[in-house]
Amino acid sequence: MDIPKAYEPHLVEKKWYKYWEENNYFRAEADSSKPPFSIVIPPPNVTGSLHIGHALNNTLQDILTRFKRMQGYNTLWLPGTDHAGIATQNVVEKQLRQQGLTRQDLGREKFLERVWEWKKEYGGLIIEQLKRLGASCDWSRTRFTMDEGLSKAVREVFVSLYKQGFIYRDYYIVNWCPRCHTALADIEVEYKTINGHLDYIKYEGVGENQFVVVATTRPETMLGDTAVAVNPEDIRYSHLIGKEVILPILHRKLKVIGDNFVEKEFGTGAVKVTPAHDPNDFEIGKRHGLPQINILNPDATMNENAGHYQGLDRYECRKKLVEELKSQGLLVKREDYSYAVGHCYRCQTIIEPYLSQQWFVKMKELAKPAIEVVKDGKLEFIPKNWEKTYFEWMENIKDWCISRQIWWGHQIPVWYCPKCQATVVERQDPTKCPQCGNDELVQDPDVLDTWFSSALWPFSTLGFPEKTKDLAVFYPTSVLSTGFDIIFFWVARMIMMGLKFMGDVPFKQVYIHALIRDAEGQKMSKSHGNVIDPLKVIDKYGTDALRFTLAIMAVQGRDILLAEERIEGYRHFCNKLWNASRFILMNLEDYAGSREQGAGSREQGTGGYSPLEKGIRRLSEGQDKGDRNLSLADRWILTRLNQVIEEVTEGIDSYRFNESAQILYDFVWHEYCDWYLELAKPELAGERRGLTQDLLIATFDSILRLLHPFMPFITEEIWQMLPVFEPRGLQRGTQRMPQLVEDNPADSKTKSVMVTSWPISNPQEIDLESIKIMETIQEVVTAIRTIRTEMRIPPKQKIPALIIKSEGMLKENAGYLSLLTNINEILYNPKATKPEGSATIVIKGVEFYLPLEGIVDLVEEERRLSQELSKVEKDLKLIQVRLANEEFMSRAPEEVVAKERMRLEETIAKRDKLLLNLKYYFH
RNA sequence: GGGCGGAUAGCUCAGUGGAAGAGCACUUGCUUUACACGCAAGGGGUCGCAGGUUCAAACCCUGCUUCGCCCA
Repeated sequence: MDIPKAYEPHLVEKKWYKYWEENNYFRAEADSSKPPFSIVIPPPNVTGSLHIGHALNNTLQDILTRFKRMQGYNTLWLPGTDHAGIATQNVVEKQLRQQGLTRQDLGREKFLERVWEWKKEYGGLIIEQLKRLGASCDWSRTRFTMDEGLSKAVREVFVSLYKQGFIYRDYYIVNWCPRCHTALADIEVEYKTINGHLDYIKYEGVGENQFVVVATTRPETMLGDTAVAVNPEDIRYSHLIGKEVILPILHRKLKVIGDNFVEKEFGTGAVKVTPAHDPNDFEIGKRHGLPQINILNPDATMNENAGHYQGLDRYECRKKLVEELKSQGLLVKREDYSYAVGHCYRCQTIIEPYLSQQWFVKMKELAKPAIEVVKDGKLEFIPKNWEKTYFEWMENIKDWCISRQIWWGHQIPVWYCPKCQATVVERQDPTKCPQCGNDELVQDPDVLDTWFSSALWPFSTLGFPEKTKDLAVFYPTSVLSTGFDIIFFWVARMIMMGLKFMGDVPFKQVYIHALIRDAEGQKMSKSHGNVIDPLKVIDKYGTDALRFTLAIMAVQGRDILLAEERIEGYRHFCNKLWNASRFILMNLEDYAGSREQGAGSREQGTGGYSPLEKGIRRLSEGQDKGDRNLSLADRWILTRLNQVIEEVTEGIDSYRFNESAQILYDFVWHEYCDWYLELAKPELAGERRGLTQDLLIATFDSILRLLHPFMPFITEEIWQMLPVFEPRGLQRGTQRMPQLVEDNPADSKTKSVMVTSWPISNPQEIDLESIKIMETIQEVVTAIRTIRTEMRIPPKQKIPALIIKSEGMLKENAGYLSLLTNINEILYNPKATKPEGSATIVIKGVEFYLPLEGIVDLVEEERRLSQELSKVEKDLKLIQVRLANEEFMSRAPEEVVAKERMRLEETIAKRDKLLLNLKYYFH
């Protein structure tokens, strides 16, 4: 048989992905008797390319999806992309700029055509990248937030919210990005501390020399000042309230007002009030009826209200203005000062608080039921501690600014009548004014925040506002998997919208996964140059190695610090698995149940099967358990496999992906390969060859199924090479979850591991005794190997004999000992005396002698035994102290006490035997 | 200022009250016909510090130190 010695992912990944797609294995059917399991993908930006965070989140979703699919659910993983208003517009504008054009040159309509062209050409990139990751999405249901259907959902929701009074338009201080030329929602602003200055500026008094000094970090905004405020309880200033001061440079008269908002401790205790350029001042201005003077253009240059500073950039103006103040002696002092400044989350430009007219959604009332469903447990966050963060935000929720002054997005469905000033909001585009009949209505030029359409994603993608079958079957979805950074942006809003428009939660569980950082704990970013590009990693190590790494590191409630070496480590695991299969396949050349003969028997969607049920011919032909002629190793590996099935299933069910992956890693490598395959070697050379082949296939088949959700490609590649069985006389899929079984005989010809059944544990195959015996064997073998190493006995050199001072310990399995330690003969003699020049092992109260006269170094042997003795004596002391403690004896649970007693006995026996051996030799 | 999380082997991390674990790195042997992306054997830890609860604490409680993140 010609199988390469190392697993080569690039040879297999594309092949199998194509195969799965062609066979429609990803597709979910709306009419199915199977219970549904559905996930909607967090839609990546259409401009995006796969980063490591996507890789993590989508790996986890795919694990869940493949797992549930194998368990027999009608599984839908719905994919799609987000139109990402600002980001996409930026990309296309950049493209235009290279041609020396601006979007204004093209005009709105032509520009939007360009964006659609761009989307057509490049928008599918991230979808293709998800395919390389192995994502088993139902691509036939791919959605885009600007699709006709989804746009209809947006329209329906907007109009409906408007008519119910949840949407209003108002002048408000918004976060303005002077580079993107648009308003941003509060949470779209990132605050960063910068080192700047605090300037103290003197405002001369009108008339009687009563000046005030105010402190500010943004001196240029003084050009828009319309008052000076002090705290009315501040005795330093209270007498000035109602008096007037003179604004420097512009020489405007400003009233001094009293307002509790002013902090006495900040600066001088007197503050300038700029209602058009600061949210707090805006509130103060409203309370006192102050005028609002806008001093900025949308690009953050100074406008005509800025006097002779008109036309300057905001920071240029700041510089010049400070100089002017200084020269006039009005700059009292300038302090270094660090403070938090908002930046645009899209382009990192410093945002400017800016007074403008915007659309808002009233949130308080929408938030209430969304808080309730989490409190009632109808919707669950995993891990649970995120619920606290969620409540914190939801209980202090502010109205949501949903209008954006860009072109790419859902244009706000509001029309104005220029004649009678009427506002028209309807589900259908209006043709004339319902009030005055004017047929030249103007649509609001703004578009909606991208998150507005994302908020509808779980139901808009399934057909809302139509009442589709998909919606009936797959809503609410089962789980949403996402990062904590978008709980507010997205998760909370989906919950509110889902409850409002579907009357039900959008998902029953929210799994919040970790954030990936680099090995030093730094956030990965292009500017730091510390990003791990998942596609490069896939090229280098294979998709499965990446997926397994991400899964095994996906611990709940902790960031992932990822170093490339980890991925390399798990590539080794892929290779280990590959070589295990290579070994098995190389030993199956004479195997009767070849793939061709057996291919018709693979079961599908039967809702679980257990390894032995998977027709092991010689085991299932009417023989009962006792007659099967299973070896200890066979019984042991079946026991362990059944335990592993249980644990892995439980792990995925509770989103402890790391545990499931770790259990599989340890089992496959350190039990299956290290011990079971080694023990199978002699069996394959002997009479039990056929039976052993059966067991190897049955157990390995289960291992492949268990690993499939984590490592879909390699498991498929190997599974396709593995022969299959005819399960005779067994009823399939009847033990567990019968409601999950869709027994369609026509479907029973399974051609891929991804549509086989998920293994179920069979308690009858669990034989704890076999584990105990195996453990003893492992202990003895390790001890003998240790002596070999310490005595420098070459591995090839046979040790003549092992004398066991016992009647029957491990007697039936003595063959294992000689095989694994290269010993000629195993002798049992309960009355044996220690032969001259031998090494001693004491395990479970039994002495083992290795006669090594002439080989064993007596000095070394004494050192070894003494060392072990001191360790045992130390242990013994601890146990004795514990057992002598009356409180321990009376208060500790019985099992614990019994366990200690057993340990005591064992330890004493061991100590005595070690002592005897030392005395015998070295007194 | 408020909230949350981390501190366990050289590194990256598991470990929810009863004898300190894994991977990588390190040391020493091995061309053992599945695998050197391997096999075998080893060395290495006052579980951040100080108290407390408990028969028993890496784990629960309090305070501190320190590093992150989020919000204002």
